[in-house]
Amino acid sequence: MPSAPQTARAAARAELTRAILDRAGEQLAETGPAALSVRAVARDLGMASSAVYRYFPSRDVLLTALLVEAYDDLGAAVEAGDGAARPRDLRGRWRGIAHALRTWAHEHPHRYALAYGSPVPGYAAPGDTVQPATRVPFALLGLVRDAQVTGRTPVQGLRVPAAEKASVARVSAFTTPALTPAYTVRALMAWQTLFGAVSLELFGHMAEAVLDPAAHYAQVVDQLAADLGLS
Amino acid sequence: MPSAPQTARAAARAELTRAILDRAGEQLAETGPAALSVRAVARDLGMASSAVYRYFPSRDVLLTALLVEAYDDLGAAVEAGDGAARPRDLRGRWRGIAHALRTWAHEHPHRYALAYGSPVPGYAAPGDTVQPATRVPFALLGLVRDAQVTGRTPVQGLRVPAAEKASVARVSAFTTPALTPAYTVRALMAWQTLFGAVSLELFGHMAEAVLDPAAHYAQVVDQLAADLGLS
DNA sequence: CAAAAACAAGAGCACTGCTCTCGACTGTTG
DNA sequence: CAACAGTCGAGAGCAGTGCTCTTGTTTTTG
Repeated sequence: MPSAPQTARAAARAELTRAILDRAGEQLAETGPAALSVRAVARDLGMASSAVYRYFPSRDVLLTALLVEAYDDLGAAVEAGDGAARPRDLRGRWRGIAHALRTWAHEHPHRYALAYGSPVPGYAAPGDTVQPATRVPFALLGLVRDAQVTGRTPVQGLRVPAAEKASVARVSAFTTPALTPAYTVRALMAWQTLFGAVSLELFGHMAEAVLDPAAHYAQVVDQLAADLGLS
Repeated sequence: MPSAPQTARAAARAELTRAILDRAGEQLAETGPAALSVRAVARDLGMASSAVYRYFPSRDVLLTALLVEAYDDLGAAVEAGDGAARPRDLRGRWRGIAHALRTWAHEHPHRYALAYGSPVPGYAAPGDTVQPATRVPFALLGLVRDAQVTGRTPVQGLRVPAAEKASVARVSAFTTPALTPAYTVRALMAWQTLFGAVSLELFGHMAEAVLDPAAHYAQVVDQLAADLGLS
């Protein structure tokens, strides 16, 4: 167990680490990932830029820390959306998940872009980002699993060839009991559609097409619920 | 009509403009949009960086030119994929469109990211990018229109409320004859799913989940064809 | 042929990520 | 208690960026 002075020192370090993260997060929210500047963060905190490098060895590491926080924050929001409906109300839970995703994306567009937009050049997401990134898909898969165990089936399931079954086997095995191939494919498609709808809208590709994005998203969400057999 | 010297001068200018675009395109393919450097392009072309600014007034304008080229190139690829199948073979055309999209994205990941990834910080796509960006959705809508005129219907069409009909009316009216609300929503969903599937895979969000991305994409494409009533 | 416009080059400004060195301070240990 | 090792903050500095301004040259135009 560390002695008291050491703890005080560690606490001060944690405090400053937190302050750097907070200020970097604000800057991220204001101007986006690529414009995040270590020097600007240092300026705002009244310290030399070189001092920041004692806490984050590079800009990419700082960005990664923000990325992990974003994944966790979004994951928590989606899980809350899932939990807002009664467990048996599958469509309600689905709507909760889907609309939590879109709402969070609109509230934190730059963090969403950081997490799901094009990867920053030359930046490869390190391993510690994988786990927090799985929270959203996990919530979705848990819901589909519940639909499956209550005996529902997705509409017009296409025959899933053996090769594809094997390809998505890891996803199927994420839940207990495992998902059927048909449900696994439908769940992946639903996730792709949600992500596509949110991203296209957020990145401005739907502005010319859809007048009321929220209403359209609701329609898509409900149609996906029907396709998943949740209604 | 311009005189001969003027034409020669204009031709030289067009040539150099083209050379800058080509070199910038290579750099884009190598290191991605955010790493594109006007100075590096100038170096490679053996000219001063300030000279490049006579041809492109800012880095963003240069990036926009590359963006327009990317949209056009992808649009042409998708239209070729559409035209590869017999006009009456709706599912073949659908597969051609969908796989042309994914193939192009994998051949030009950075250009795809430039077009459909998170917008570069502080960069708003100007109006001249809108028209070329519409080629892909147009190809898709044309196909759905053909499906509609041959009397097919999407599976399990959800009731489309009047508000949503109005919201997507602009999309419906893109084709002649106009799309029904049910088909319009299904077409938008198909586009969102395709885009989501390609982006998630390309940006590395599926690596942990799907072993054979090409096979999975093919499965998704065929399921979407079924949902659209193309089979 | 002279005026005007277009052009390429260079210097320079303000900014970035990052490294290195320096002195000051803290906590541990002999 | 004193010496030592480790941490910390600050500053200078390097190499790079987008972009502007000036200077001199070339080309086109009236």
